[in-house]
Amino acid sequence: MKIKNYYKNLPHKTIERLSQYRRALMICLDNGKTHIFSHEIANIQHITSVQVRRDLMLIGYSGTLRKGYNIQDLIEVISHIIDDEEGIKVAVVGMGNLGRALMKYVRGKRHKLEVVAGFDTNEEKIGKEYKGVTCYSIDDLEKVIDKLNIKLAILTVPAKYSTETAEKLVDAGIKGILNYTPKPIRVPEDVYLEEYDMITTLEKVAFYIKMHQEEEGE
Amino acid sequence: MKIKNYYKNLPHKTIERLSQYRRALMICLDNGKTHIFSHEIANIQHITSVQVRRDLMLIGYSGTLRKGYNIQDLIEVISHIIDDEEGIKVAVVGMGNLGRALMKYVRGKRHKLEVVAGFDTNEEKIGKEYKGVTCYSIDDLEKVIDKLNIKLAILTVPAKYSTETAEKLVDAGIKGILNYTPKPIRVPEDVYLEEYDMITTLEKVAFYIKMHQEEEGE
DNA sequence: TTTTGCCTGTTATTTGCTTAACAATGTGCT
DNA sequence: AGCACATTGTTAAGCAAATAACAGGCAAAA
Ligand SMILES: NC(=O)c1ccc[n+]([C@@H]2O[C@H](COP(=O)([O-])OP(=O)(O)OC[C@H]3O[C@@H](n4cnc5c(N)ncnc54)[C@H](O)[C@@H]3O)[C@@H](O)[C@H]2O)c1
Ligand SMILES: NC(=O)c1ccc[n+]([C@@H]2O[C@H](COP(=O)([O-])OP(=O)(O)OC[C@H]3O[C@@H](n4cnc5c(N)ncnc54)[C@H](O)[C@@H]3O)[C@@H](O)[C@H]2O)c1
Repeated sequence: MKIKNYYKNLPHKTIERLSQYRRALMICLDNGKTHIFSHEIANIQHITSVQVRRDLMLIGYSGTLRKGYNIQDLIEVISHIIDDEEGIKVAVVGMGNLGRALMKYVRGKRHKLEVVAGFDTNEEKIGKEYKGVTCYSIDDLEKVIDKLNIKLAILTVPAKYSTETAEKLVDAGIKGILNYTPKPIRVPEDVYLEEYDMITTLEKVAFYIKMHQEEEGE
Repeated sequence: MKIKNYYKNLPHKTIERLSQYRRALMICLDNGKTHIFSHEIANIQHITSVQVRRDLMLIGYSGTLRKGYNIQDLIEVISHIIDDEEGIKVAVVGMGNLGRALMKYVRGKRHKLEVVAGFDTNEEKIGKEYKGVTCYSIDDLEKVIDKLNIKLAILTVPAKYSTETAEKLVDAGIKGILNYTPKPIRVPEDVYLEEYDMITTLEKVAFYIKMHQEEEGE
């Protein structure tokens, strides 16, 4: 198959935007719209129409001249690219404040991304349900991941346990990790890793506020 | 002053890494270390030593040959660059699940970034304290922001209120917004905006899991 | 029918950042 | 003392992504 090789070369940023386009498109569809211009999508996302067209070119989707893109079709094309047919099962590892907020948030949001388990070490949480999802003991990680066919883990344990928990996840056969702890983790090549550090982002915003202040006070 | 012009040209990514270096360095300092090599910092952050040295070159900090960088000094230099001397006051706008988790998390983490207020529309939340921080009515936004000298807002309201709330924040004189809602917002040039969309990130991880699966099943 | 203008799709250029290459230098070892 | 080499600091090359430039074509207006 060459199609998948082709998608493989899509820029990471394009993948991100496709996800965003799709959500915007679904809202438009709900509002009864059937077609949309590149500059309309661009407006919603606050980017340029060139970028939208370029992204759509990369995935090989063509619109109609002077009519724009067929929303329904485009949603399907994007879904075919980014969604797994059978869906990807997700686990939240560390059912603390952030983990629970995320679980509640993700539940039912995207039907191809289903949160099917939580994990924790706290005895009081183990065995309980949260938003209809069972919280398992971290000791049963491998067993549960295997049984429920979980591929993706959202990591929200305290930072000092990041490394060891990541190792457990890898050993249990997880294929992708979204790490929300501020401690960077390391995974083998065949596991996809995405990290997000909130404090860094906050400090960055603060830096640019400061920068701008100093500029003004010149 | 040319120093600030100089910092202004630091790559965004370098700013992010400086924040991360500093946190790693503070842990090292606590452990009694006084000096550190570029490759040690690199190991902690899972990047290359070249990148670390390049970043430090950009901020004009010099280490000692065969001895590495003085941790205490480096922390101070980084702090001088990224911290505002007087500190930046932060508000959490939308005291829901995410907002409360964030408030609890950020409180006391960085003493130059202080969360001093929450805002909500829910009558039951208004006037209450959470982790020692008062939740105000969104109607008092301008008044409170002015009085408490709040510069940075973390936006965690429901997506459908993103746009109008962002406008209120701008009107109230906020200087930087960290938008955690999935709906992009627009701000004037003099307000710094950083957006993070969780669902996009999740879908991206899922995409690369799928990609890798298909590659294997070739 | 011709022309104007709008919108798509592609190729070229520029920009920002990372990685590689290497020059410089002082420390410890012999 | 002199040599080997670990480590820093700088310059150059390479990459990925964004932006700009423009070619193409149809629909509606004239
Ligand atoms: N709360 C936030 O808004 C926020 C924001 C950004 C990042 N983070 C990061 O997310 C992580 C969690 O934050 P939180 O505020 O939810 O903390 P929390 O203390 O509320 O939650 C941590 C949870 O992990 C569980 N846990 C502890 N050790 C574990 C282990 N070895 N295996 C599995 N579970 C374990 C705890 O029982 C608890 O339920 C931290 O690393 C934090 O730095 C939090
Ligand atoms: N929960 C998560 O883990 C998560 C993750 C990523 C993004 N988000 C986004 O963050 C936002 C909040 O998510 P949540 O789960 O905390 O939702 P939530 O419903 O728990 O919280 C929303 C809060 O905002 C308040 N609110 C409503 N309208 C308001 C207004 N006009 N001004 C001020 N406050 C108002 C509500 O009273 C409520 O307290 C949403 O946009 C969501 O998409 C949430």
